[in-house]
Amino acid sequence: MPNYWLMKSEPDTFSIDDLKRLKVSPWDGVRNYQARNFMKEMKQDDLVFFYHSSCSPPGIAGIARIDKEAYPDHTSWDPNSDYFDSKSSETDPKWVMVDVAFVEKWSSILTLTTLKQSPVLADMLLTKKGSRLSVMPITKNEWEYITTMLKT
DNA sequence: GCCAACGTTGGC
DNA sequence: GCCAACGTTGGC
Repeated sequence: MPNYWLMKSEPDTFSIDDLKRLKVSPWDGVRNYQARNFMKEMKQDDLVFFYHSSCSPPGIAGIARIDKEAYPDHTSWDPNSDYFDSKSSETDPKWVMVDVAFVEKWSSILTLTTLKQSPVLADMLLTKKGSRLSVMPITKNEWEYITTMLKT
């Protein structure tokens, strides 16, 4: 019984096509405590909506699967990384990443505008004004509803 | 590019 | 521990 998640990525940095090509990739660079704590809860084979943010149009681009549970994010103690954090070290890692595997790319983006139009999804963090969380849990109901929207 | 909303930092 | 200032996210 998998749990469900949504993870945001800027497609200019890392898109669903990149994941499709790589098949499996680390999801690094998360530097928000709430998002990190959700990543620590992720289990092998949990399913993930891959969301494209800061692009046009923003929305869900496809599905990924957790391929490796949380482990230390080594970019956090790499001074040459964009994600470097002086408070993190190899002996005392502050941040984690997971590995995600490609599952499917949708034929079109399920846009944020469309998601916002559904009363069923009004309680999602994603559709709330001002919500900037980049990793968030999705309920089973929301997951099933959203996958149904695809087919209509 | 603008800017609202949010998270973090640091002075007190 | 409060909160102003700052930096970031991310839709538009």
